[in-house]
Amino acid sequence: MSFRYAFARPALTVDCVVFGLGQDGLKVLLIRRGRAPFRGKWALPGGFVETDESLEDAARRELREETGLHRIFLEQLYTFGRPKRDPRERVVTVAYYALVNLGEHRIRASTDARAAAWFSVSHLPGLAFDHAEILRRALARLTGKVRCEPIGFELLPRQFTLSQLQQLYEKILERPLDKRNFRRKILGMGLLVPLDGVEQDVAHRPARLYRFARRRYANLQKKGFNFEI
Amino acid sequence: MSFRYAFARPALTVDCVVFGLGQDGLKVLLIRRGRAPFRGKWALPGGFVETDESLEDAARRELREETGLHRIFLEQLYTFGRPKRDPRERVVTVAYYALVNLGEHRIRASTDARAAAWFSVSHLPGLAFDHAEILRRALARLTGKVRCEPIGFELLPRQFTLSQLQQLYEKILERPLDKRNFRRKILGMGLLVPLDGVEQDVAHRPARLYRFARRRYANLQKKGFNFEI
DNA sequence: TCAAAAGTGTTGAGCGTACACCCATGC
DNA sequence: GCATGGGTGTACGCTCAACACTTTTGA
Repeated sequence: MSFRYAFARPALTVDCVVFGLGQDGLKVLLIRRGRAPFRGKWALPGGFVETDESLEDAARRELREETGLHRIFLEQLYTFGRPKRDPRERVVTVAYYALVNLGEHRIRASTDARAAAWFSVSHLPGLAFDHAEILRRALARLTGKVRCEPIGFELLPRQFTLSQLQQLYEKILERPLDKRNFRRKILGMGLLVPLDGVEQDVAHRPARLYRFARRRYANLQKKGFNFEI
Repeated sequence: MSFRYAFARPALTVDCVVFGLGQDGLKVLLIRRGRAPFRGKWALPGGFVETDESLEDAARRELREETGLHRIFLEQLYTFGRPKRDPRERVVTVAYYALVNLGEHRIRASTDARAAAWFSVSHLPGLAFDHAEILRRALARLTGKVRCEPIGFELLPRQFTLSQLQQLYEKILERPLDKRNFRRKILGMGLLVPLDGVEQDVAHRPARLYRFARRRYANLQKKGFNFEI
């Protein structure tokens, strides 16, 4: 290696695909751009990587600055570097995806008055840059990953009912699941801890609340256990 | 977004983890560094991304320049950007992994006389930079991916016997497989085409040759088929 | 008492796994 | 004829999928 390319470096950004789960299915958090190019268009939250921060730190910082979100599940997705993906000049972006629980995390529009809003993944507006492609890949990763890793819990409140969990999987996998089989399977893994409380303020029999046994999963995982829906 | 960071851009490189399958298990292609830092240490083949090439093009170009390999399976792995991963200055690297068939691809040492050599993944020398970490992640991806996608075929010659295929899986998964069950399962998928030829020059009954039905797999995949060993 | 969702078992089919012997070939 | 790997079938257990009714609560 040499540093002969020191003066032709691509710019480096991070972008985040933030998923949340609403009543009517999976949602994505977008930001309306305040400047050219693509001024007024919706885009993924993101921005430039600073010199002394890791890529993940950059993603978390941008998320916090632009949406107020912090302390959430975040994982690297893919790096996009097609030469003309930014019309101005060469920009390579490291994309991350994040999962949040809509109830427990409030979105705060960023300081410079750009709007932030949730969109159903099935009714998306036109997006800036190649963000539609990034989003497609994030969605594919999410639907692939929920089948074999218990990341779906990140989209639910800390305490949840089995029906909520089942609906989550039904929305992400886009197919109905059998209630009895689902409960048997998920409880059989021994990764849900039943709590004392039950649902409140519902006009029917209230359901038992559970939480995900995060640490127990970490231990099982080391021993080669694998989660499968 | 703004371009206020235009003068503090990290350098951007690509690195490739090239896997091959030898008699004694899985191997990785390494290059001995000719310059500081880490001069004389073994490292992954790679180098700087040029202004007008995509990331994958950069990876393929570097592989060709440094090892002579071309037209091989290559897929993006992960992007590594810890601030101090290069002792000189900030360098972010987009890692790729590649699969080659040792018999059909000869390695050619690069023009500037750096050595290139295959190492068993179980007996690796100390590596430059964070390349050991990159390699660990590539190995994890490979072992995870062969279970559910037919990428193992990339490590075999175009024509192969069922025993070769079974041995491949046994080496990658590091566990023995039952011959009859393996054959039943793999043939049952209908993705192997039996050829007319048989093995040559063996001191026992020669085995039938097969090839992987790449296009048939692509079609099945669209319909939601999934490959599982 | 009605509506609405919670909670609960059984059965059959298909799949994965375990297991042992004869076959074709080169030397 | 012997050594070497190639090639083949069956039986059992387990997991998955299909399926309907009773219970609890609030209104």
